[in-house]
Amino acid sequence: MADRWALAPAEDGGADLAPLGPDGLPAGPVRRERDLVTAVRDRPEVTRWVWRSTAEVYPRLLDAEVRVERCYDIEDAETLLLGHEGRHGRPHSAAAALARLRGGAEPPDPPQRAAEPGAQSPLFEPRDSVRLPLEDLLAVYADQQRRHEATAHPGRMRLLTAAESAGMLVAAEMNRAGLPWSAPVHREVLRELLGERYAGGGEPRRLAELADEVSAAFGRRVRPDLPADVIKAFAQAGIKVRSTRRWELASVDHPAVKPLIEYKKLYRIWVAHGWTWLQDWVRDGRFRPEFLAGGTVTGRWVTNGGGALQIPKVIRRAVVADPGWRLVVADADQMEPRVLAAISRDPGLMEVAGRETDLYQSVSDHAFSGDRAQAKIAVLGAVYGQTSGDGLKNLAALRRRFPAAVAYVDDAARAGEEGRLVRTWLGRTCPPAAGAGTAEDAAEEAGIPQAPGGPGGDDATGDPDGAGGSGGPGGGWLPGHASSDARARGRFARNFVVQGSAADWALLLLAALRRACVPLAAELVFFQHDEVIVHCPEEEAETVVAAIREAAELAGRLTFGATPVRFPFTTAVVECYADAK
DNA sequence: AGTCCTCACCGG
DNA sequence: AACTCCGGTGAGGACT
Repeated sequence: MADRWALAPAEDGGADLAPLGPDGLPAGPVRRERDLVTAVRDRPEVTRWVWRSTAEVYPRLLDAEVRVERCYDIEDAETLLLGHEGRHGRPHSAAAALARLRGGAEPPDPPQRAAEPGAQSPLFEPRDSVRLPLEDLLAVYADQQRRHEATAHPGRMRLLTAAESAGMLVAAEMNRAGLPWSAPVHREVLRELLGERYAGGGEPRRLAELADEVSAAFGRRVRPDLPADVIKAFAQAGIKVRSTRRWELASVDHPAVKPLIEYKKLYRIWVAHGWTWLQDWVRDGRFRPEFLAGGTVTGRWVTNGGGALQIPKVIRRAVVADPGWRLVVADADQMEPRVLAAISRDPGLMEVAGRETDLYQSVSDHAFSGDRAQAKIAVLGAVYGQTSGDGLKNLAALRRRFPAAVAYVDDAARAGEEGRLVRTWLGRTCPPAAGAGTAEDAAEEAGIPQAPGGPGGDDATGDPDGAGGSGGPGGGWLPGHASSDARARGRFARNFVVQGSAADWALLLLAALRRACVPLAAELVFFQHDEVIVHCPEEEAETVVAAIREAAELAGRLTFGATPVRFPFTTAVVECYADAK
């Protein structure tokens, strides 16, 4: 029996609770319990907990090693529902939702605090300002159930809010687990790459040497970490460079280029993943970043602190399983074109995405006479909105062979340019102003009135008729053409439908994999867009590999319904992350 | 002293 | 082959 309860923490560590009926309405009186953790632990039959904020409740439960099967995060659902309704900018707190429901003044959302190294339970809001009595939460929840029904695809929207709530449970559990990290191996890697450190926190030996080589090549002292200095030095040598980006420097013929590029690569590792990082972010053999489910408008996760989604390849040697344990590293194969096949229902693309073999190779066999690299560039160019180069040239071939797929992203781009709402497969909605400049700039350009910061105005629906306010300094607006901002929004929207729908699917994958791990000692420790790492005892590794494959197929069916598209993974069972692929 | 911006890199 | 989509990070520097 599906058993749903609502829960609201009280100030004294207790909680108010109420059972919910199948309709989501209270099926019994509200009861007060003295201890929140005990109240949850003593109700293992509850399959879904409805609460205001996972970040508020779940860390306390995890502290006591109490896990829950599912939850429904009211404030997260509010964000998704507001977006679907075209009201992105409105405050998403339960208190604000209640105010909209009852006609009061909407309190603005509290600012989010940045993560700090070593913080065990980050992202706490000032509680007294955001908490609501359980009765009020139940009113908001009931209203949200009605609003799900009013969406374009209620079943998908219910799936989306459920999946995103599941993602928040996964994120909280991953934050608790941490990524196994060997500080000695990390130090060894740094020593190999950078040489020894000098006292006082200055550049390590290797960087100092490279900086000297750069200066010697220019015949004067040059600071390689200052782009302006480098550009000036090249100018004095008679070479004009517009920037000091690596790809631009790579084509310059000058003896300073080689040490400069090497310097930039190592400098990056030093400042972003060097000794300071190690000291700040690794404790007791674990790197503990803070994963935030749904941190971007596309639904991709972000991490707060430690740059967990940008771990350089060379540093992955420091990710080492515990003794007797393994890392199962799983990477979705060609996720974006497979998702495009599923959402566009292009017959040709579905056919090639219905095989588990290399999709880019299949596409090239169909449309590019066997040149896989060309096929990949063309597909990614179509998804990213490439405006020049080979991708554009090959787009024509792609369009001939997969017309519905290309039309799908073209339609999204047009909608984005025109300021219309664009949605992922499950209903996550792209803000009409996303993709260029600030939200205010873009909304102003599109003639969309901004929701006031405080209480008041009730009408923030898009009304993109006039081009009011285009005289701003942002510029680029040309009569009769889409402005460069509008084109940027078009590219954003084009990418959004694919990347966002992929994020929809990935959430359901995580939820399914999490459930599969419940009877195991295995724990999810890392997730990055299309890649997941499970840390498990060696003897569980093959079970986990199979669970990932099953979860991927289940997620495909749940997200996209009946579809021939397959979602294969490349998996590796390793002791060290760097040994995967 | 604190805030905001740019640059350039990392990952997908 | 070219630099198109996303976001996080830190340093430097301009500004209040």
